[in-house]
Amino acid sequence: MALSRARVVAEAIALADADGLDAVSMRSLSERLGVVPMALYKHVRNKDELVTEMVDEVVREIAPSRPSGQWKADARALLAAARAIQHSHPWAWAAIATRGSPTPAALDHMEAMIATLRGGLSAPLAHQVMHALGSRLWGFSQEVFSSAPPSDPDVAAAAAAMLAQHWPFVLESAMSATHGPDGIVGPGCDDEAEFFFAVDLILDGAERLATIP
Amino acid sequence: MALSRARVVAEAIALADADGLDAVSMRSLSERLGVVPMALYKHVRNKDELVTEMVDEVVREIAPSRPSGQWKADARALLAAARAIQHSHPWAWAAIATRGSPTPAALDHMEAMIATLRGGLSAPLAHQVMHALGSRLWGFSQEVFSSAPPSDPDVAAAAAAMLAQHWPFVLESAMSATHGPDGIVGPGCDDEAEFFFAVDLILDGAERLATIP
DNA sequence: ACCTGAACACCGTTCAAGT
DNA sequence: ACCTGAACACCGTTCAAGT
Repeated sequence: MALSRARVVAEAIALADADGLDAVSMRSLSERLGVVPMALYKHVRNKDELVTEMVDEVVREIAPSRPSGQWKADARALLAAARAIQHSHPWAWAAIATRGSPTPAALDHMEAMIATLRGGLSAPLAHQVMHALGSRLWGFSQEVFSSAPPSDPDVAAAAAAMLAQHWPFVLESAMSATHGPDGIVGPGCDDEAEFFFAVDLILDGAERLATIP
Repeated sequence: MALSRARVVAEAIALADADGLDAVSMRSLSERLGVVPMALYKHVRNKDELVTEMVDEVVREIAPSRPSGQWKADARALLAAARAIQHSHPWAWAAIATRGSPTPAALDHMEAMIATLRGGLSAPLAHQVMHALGSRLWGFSQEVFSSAPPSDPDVAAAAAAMLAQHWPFVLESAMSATHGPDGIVGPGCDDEAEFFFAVDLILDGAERLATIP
């Protein structure tokens, strides 16, 4: 099969899905395609453009569900759809975060979200909500320090002891249960609950501001 | 002056401040220090550890102001202090975002924030708020696609025409004024207003949840 | 103990050449 | 028009050697 821009980008996404974004080099990608590195440059200007194409392709996968007419429910559904791509392409957030300006597919997604918000909010308020959503618009919440607990129980115990001595509130917080709308969900971190907890704070807050006379 | 871990890290921060994080390579840094690249490895295990040390040093600069006893005001002040480091070290957010687990200074900052939130919130609610703040805890709001308007007026006009045709809501939103608590702040994006708009949405929302019986 | 020099296994990208 | 080969200017990091 002849090389094409689409095939280069698709293979790059497959490689990133399998081995991470760092594994995508012009050299490793060309090898996967059975071609010499320089052959890629006929279909892509440089590596930066390749990553931008990868992002565009992945963002295009965000599938908006049929609007219900309820702006808050529709906004929530759109964010849930964005969240799905982060599960199938865990490298995507890092690639998105390093893009300068939005790709066409990204503009489509932004357009869909703003249009939805405008169902209940003024233009300036919708603008603010877009900023407040931040990375959550793309389905990830930028956890910064992941704080995934160590899998080794001995290491975890040592870490807990360290926290207890110097950072008691951090320890308490790490141990504290996750609160969902239906009550206590469980101990530790529930990504899904935390994502929508923040989303609801923002959307509910915006709704309240919108209805203030 | 003899090389030391502190001097290596300080010089790396100075280099990143001047030329960006990408300009910090073991080779360029060693050249600035008038030493051969391998000399750095006596003071730092590898580049990853160097960047972690840079982050720790910068996060340590976050200066908490004297607590007022009002948890919301104190939380806001702590976030404002975190925001200041992003202005003096614009590369910091990218370095922070790629660290796996929190550095000691990061734990100190988290401890201070959780302690402040616990002045008015339950442990599980404080936990959720910490997640909801996300990158804002470190003073940046992860704007993802920066959408800084092109400085060239011709390019800006062409971009606006493009938006008008395919993404009218995005255009409207880009043009819409920023809403502060005191009314319209001005057209375009006001980073400061947007940062605290989101923060207030989160803190006010949490306060409301805390006082529900 | 601390710094050096040469080398290794990688990068992205250029240029001139092949077919 | 599309792919190749060799080269350039970079990386982070190892190893053995110097002082």
